[in-house]
Amino acid sequence: MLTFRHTIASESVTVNVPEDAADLKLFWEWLYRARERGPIALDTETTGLNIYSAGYRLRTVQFGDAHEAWVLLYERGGWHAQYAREAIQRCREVLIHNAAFDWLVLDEHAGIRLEDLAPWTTDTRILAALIDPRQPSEGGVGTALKPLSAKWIDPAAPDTQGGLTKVFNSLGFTKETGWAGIPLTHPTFLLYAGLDVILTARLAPMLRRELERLGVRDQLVTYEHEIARMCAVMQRAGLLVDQEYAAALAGRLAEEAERHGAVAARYGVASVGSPGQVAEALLGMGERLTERTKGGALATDKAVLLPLADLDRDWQRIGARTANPLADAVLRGKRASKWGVTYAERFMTKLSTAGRLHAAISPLAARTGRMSVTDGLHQLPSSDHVIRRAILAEPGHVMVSTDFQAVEMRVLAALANVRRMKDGFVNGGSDFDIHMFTAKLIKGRNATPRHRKIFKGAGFGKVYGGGITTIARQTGAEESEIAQAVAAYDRAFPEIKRASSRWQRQAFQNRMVFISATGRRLPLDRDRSYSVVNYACQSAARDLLGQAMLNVESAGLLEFCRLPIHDELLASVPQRDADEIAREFQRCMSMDLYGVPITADAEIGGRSWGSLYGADY
DNA sequence: ATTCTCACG
DNA sequence: ACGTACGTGAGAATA
Repeated sequence: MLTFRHTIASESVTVNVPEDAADLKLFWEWLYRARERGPIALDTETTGLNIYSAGYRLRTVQFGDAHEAWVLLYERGGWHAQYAREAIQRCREVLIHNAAFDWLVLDEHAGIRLEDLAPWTTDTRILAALIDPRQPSEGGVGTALKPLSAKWIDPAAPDTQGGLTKVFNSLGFTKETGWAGIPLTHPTFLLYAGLDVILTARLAPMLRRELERLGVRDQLVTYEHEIARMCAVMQRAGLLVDQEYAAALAGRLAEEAERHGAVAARYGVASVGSPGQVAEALLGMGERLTERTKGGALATDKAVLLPLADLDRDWQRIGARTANPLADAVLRGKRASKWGVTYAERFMTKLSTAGRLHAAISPLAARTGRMSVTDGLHQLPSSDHVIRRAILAEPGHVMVSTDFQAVEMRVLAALANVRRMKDGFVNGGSDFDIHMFTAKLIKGRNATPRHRKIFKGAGFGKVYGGGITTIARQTGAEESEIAQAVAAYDRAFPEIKRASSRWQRQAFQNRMVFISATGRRLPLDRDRSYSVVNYACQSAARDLLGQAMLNVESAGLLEFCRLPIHDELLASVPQRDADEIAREFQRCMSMDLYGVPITADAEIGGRSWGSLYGADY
């Protein structure tokens, strides 16, 4: 047995590493005693983050309580792996920090189905996110184990991740290669592996107590664990990539980027990605640049360059001036390189051995509770189908996308109890258009599509908390016109302003934390408390999607789900049943929120995701 | 590490 | 007193 000692919160803790059969028997005896006393903390160390890559290995499995950890050398196989697997199956309640990762590792590499482990899991990261969802950059502690341990357990709690990176470097590895390369029995590696479970075991009761003190409902905690499990199921399924197509696309975009880069070079811009170079060259050509970035530099973003290239927001020629060839080359070169590198190439390099992309779905990423997804899958261009064309439904399947209809406006109407808006949604029928409804309410029967656009801008302005200037910039209308529209909007829907004041007041009385409709804690920034309207709407919409996912699972459709996208569920469904399944998705995503109907629309595509955006396959 | 830019809902 | 567009992930350049 290898044994390490450490001090946490001035208590001595022990990390045991069984080496032979006798040691493993001691572990087994500990496990049976420990699981009588309470939940067992569980963790894994692996060769990296890309669970589905070739050569991926599960290195250790750790078990622990507040005082003792056992690190099982899973990589050695045989009895070590056998004991680890059996032990996990014997645990009833387990504590994991960021459970989705370990669920998926154990599911893929230890034969333990995540469906079997998830129901017994408490994820300390979920608990932490429900106490304070802010990332460190927003003034929160974040949800990483180290800062949480420092806050709740011991300010001197070891930085096991950061500490290991240093060890990796001293051994000639990088942060990335160290996990696979470090010798299995390296003392620091084993010590830190053990300390992680001890910290998790200590964190759980502290966070539970805090949730209770804050009055966060158990129901919300349970709900979040269900959502996390369903997101993990989707991550495990992954998305099928059309490799031949993606490779050709990456090549084509790289060539395009190079072509435009060569044009830019003729005007003295060596790299189109350098805002400084672009600004200098444009000034040298006699262009006037007036917009500034947040940092005070001259802005050369798309909004600035499009007019210089005589292009509108859809990249169509305006005919108002001679197009500046540099601005045109920079725009096209940057787009080609972003699309090529961030999307097409990433699809190729992130592939699993089975040719699938397993983007990590983080169910509680944003401070509003919104989910986020890695590998750019939430940000694929929607203006063009070429990128999404690379993502395929399963063989014999078609893509089905079901999205909520104007969900944030409906949520606003429901939460702020906006009378005329609610009436519209209730009586409007299936093809109800809230923005045209508003335009008609204010402009009368001769409201035009242009009016619709203005009031759509005003509506989003309300949901986002925008001002006249920003709404004008976004819609492209005159400020005076927007000012009138916003004033008319406020008269038509006076409840919104009142709700905003009420919600801000409630937050002020609760130490700047607004409690959402589902009991979620939404901390506000003191100097922008107006954003409470957006937070309330965004987080309620997120919880509607969560409820929709639960409905989808109850209907037996979770296996078809591939990706949640804020107000949309993307699915791969058997072609022959597509109509029926699409109707089911619509039903699962339709519900009532305080008397406002939340409705959904399913679209059946072809084999590729791009088919829902105009591609013919 | 931070800034800027760009992709999405 | 007044007014503020919200939330993300990712890559390249820059410091």
